[in-house]
Amino acid sequence: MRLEEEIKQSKKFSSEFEKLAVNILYTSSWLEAQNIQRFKPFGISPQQYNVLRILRGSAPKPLMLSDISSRMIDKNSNATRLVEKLRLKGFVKREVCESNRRQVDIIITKKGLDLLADIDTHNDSWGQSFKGLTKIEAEAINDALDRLRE
Amino acid sequence: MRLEEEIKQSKKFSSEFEKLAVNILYTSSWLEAQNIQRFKPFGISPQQYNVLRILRGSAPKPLMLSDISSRMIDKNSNATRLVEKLRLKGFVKREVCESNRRQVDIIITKKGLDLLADIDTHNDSWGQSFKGLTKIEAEAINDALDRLRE
DNA sequence: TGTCAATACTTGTATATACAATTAATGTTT
DNA sequence: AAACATTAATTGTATATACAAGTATTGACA
Repeated sequence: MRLEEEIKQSKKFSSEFEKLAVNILYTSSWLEAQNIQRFKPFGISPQQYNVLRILRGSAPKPLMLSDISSRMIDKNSNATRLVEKLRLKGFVKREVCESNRRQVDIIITKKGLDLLADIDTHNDSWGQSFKGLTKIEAEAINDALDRLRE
Repeated sequence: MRLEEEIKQSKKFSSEFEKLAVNILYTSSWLEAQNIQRFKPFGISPQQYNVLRILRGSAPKPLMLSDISSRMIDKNSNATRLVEKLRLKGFVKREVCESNRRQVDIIITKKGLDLLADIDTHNDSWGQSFKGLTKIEAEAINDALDRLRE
C-alpha cells in the first residue's frame, strides 16, 4: 500500500525527499516489528541477534565491546548491557583482556552458535526475496541508500 | 560509504535482499539520530514531533487516540503516554468526547502550532534534498519501498 | 432488561535507548 | 616518576517501546 494511505496522510509531502525520509523510517519500523516476531520463539531481540551475528563473523577471534558497537546496526544501543543479557543466557562469554586490562574480550559460545544455526534453518527463506521487488531493484536501492548517507 | 564498510562486515550478505533489509534498518537508525538532534533544541522527541504534525494535519478537528496511533510512523509506540507528555508541555489538550465517553479527543494548542511553525522555519531546508540523490531516484525508492511492504 | 462482546483507552512490567557522568587502566609529557 | 590526557567500559537517569492485562463505556441480542 502507498505510504500516504498507510499513515492516512491527507496533505502531500512537501517534497519527494521528505516522503523518502518518512518512508525509510516507516519501512524500518515495519521490518523491526517482523524481526521481533521472527526472533521471539528463540528468546532474543533483533539487536541481540545482531550482536550474535557480529560475534559469529569474528569467531573464534574475540571482539572487544567497542568493536561490537562500531559494527552494530543501531550504533546508539548499549553494547555493555546487550552483551550482559546474552551472557546471562549463556550465548557469549566475557574475559578481561590480559594484555590490556581496560578491554573486555567477548566470544560467542557453542550454545550461541547453535542458536544461530537453529534460527538460520528455521528462517532460511527470510532475506532471500521481498515480494514485488527484483534483485536489480534491490541493488539500486542499496546503492541509493549508501549515497543518501553521504 | 558502503554499508559493508560502515558496519565493517567481512562476509558478504547472503542475498541482495538481506543487505536491503539491513540497509533500511541502518539508514533508518541514522535518520533517527539526525532527527533527535534536530528536535532536541525544541525539547521534543521525533515521535512527539510526528504526533504534533498529525494533529496539525487534522486541526481544528480533533483526533481520538486510535486515530493518532493509526497515523503514526511507529505503530507500536504508546499514543497515550506520548500525548500525555505533550499535554504536560502544553502542546495539546485532551477532552473526553461527550457523545462517546470512551474516546478522548486530542487537539493541538496554539502553543503546539507555534512550536511547529518555529521548527519549520529553522529546518526549512531539511527534507528538500538528500546529498547525492536525484528526485527521480527518490521517487523510484519510494515506489519500491511501498511495494516491499506488499 | 440482563448478560456478553466489542470498543477505546490506560496501566504495569520488562526491556531498550539516549546521553552524561563515572571508574579504571594505559599513554604521554616534562 | 608525577600529573595529565586518552581509551575502554560501566553505571545512573530519564525516556521510550513491547506486550499483556486491566478499566470503563457502549452495543448487541436472547
